[in-house]
Amino acid sequence: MKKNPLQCQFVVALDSIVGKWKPIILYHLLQGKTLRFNELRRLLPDITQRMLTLHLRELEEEEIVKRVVYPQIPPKVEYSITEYGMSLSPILETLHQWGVAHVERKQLSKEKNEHIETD
Amino acid sequence: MKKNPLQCQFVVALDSIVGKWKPIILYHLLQGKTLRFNELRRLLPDITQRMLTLHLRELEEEEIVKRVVYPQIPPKVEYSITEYGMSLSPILETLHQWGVAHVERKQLSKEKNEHIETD
DNA sequence: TGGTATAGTATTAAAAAAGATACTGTTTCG
DNA sequence: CGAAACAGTATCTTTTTTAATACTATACCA
Repeated sequence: MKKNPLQCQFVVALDSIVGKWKPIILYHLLQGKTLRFNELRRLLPDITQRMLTLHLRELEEEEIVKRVVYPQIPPKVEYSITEYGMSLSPILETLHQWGVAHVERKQLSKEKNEHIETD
Repeated sequence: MKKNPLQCQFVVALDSIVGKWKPIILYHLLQGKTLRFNELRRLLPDITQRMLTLHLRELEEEEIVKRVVYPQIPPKVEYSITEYGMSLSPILETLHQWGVAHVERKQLSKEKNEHIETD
């Protein structure tokens, strides 16, 4: 990728939290609890195992998520947010709030239109 | 898309500002100036006309960007941030800051490694 | 008269991301 | 003994996104 120095900062930030599933994965881990692989799967019922693995590995790579493997059978692997990963908390929070407001806004303008149409 | 109600808020927010080029487009428009199509192109030297058009149309659709066409030849079309679009400013700002810090962090740990290796 | 600027569209190709499905080995539970 | 739980891999297909390229019409300028 050729990099526009300006774009770069955004891209770096977004690369870390984008991907269809990363925001919700992070949402859950940012609650502070340690979660096992299948616990996360249950929280994200529509994700495939493959996608969950891929996204978790990327988050681990960036030191946003910590992965701890217990050498036992059946296997046990725990995922948790790192201290560094916590620094994403304000972004996710702001994003979440904006999303809520945006949905409300759309809802409102939809209702307004329906009202006019049926007037 | 099946929607997890939780994921939904994030997705809505991210849909509005993600896409390879949207953050920088918004960065420029958030400076407050009105920009013509080709002015934006010059600010984003690597974007194709098609991508610029597509992303601007999406931003227009969400009422984040305003598009004004002057019926004259050669054509003149002006783009500017809407007041609603301004509500994205804190997100972009937080994101930008995080990106800067993330790059610095990576740089630091890289330097540390190099130091150890050559010790 | 030919070149440049304007703001795009159309078409095709390539690359990236996501999804579907089947499979692994071991243990514990019924 | 058979089935389920664990945490994944491997392979293939589909979908989505981005890129490359050529093309449009008109006006202005030299």
